[in-house]
Amino acid sequence: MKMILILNKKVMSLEFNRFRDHIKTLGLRLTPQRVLIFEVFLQTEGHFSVEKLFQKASDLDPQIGIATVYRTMKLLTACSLAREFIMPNGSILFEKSSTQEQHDHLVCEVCGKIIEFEHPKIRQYQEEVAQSRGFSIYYHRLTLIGICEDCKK
Amino acid sequence: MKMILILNKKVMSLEFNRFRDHIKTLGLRLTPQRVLIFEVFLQTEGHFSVEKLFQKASDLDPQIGIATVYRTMKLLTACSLAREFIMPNGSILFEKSSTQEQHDHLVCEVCGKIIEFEHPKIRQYQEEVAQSRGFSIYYHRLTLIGICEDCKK
DNA sequence: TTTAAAATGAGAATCATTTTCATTATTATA
DNA sequence: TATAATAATGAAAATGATTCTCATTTTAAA
Repeated sequence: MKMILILNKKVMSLEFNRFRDHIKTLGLRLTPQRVLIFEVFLQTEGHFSVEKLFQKASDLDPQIGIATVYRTMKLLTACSLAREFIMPNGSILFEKSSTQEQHDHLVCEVCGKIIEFEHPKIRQYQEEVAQSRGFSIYYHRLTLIGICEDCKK
Repeated sequence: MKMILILNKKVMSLEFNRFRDHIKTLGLRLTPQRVLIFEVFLQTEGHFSVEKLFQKASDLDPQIGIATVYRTMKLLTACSLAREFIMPNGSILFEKSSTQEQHDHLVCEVCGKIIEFEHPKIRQYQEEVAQSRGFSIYYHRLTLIGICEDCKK
């Protein structure tokens, strides 16, 4: 692993700063493996499994271990760069958590398509419900499972 | 297992009819084990694991196998008598799905308390979102994860 | 440098769930 | 009823995703 990678402009991003800061704050180390996995993560669109990231990372560094991918995804999740998404069948995917923008998911049970949506009113009512029960919400999970337009045909 | 049990008034319920009809519709058989697990399920309140049901069923029939509990919970879920609930940590609990009444959950991350709620407006907006994307919703999952009143103190 | 701490990869362990399979029970049929 | 066909069972093995262990290597600090 060449450390030159982390000097790459694309990588010296807000995301990278957040990742590095998180690691440093915990007194941990920014290793070539972590940087590699971070890059692969950042270059992956949509919703993806640890296995998928592991495959992509393996292409760049065949030495990498899947345990390190799991460990790094924990770090990325902890600093809110990644979000976990639980599929209806229970399998876990990750997605990039673009800074502030929160969103929920529509999942097609037939083709597996995942559509993101955002609805301020739903968010607002969730807060109301929580408050009325004395709860403070840390986060929420909302997934609508059904069938998409294409699969209806 | 005495078959007399299924003649018990408490058991000859709407729920039991639904369970039996579902099994018959699939061309399957109503066995003493299935009836026992059904009864244990019906007598269990709140949110519970397969392991918990297995323990209770084992008290009544030490011969029962946990695989049969899993298989029966699949049947109960398929005919909508049971609902799966995924805890924030990923573990799966079941709850009785009281006929029509749908609800969502507030989960306290500190003490594990689970509070059910229902909000028609949220339901309505979910439908709107789905329709606007051409989706038809089969079901949804909404969980608000946070901290409850007691644990805040 | 030398030392201490952290990270790694490989593989073992875990753990809930599913599958397999030989046996038993149930239902349908003659 | 007897018989055949089918389904269900329990035990144990298999599975598969994730976590843990640990010997070794890497990194940072003194």
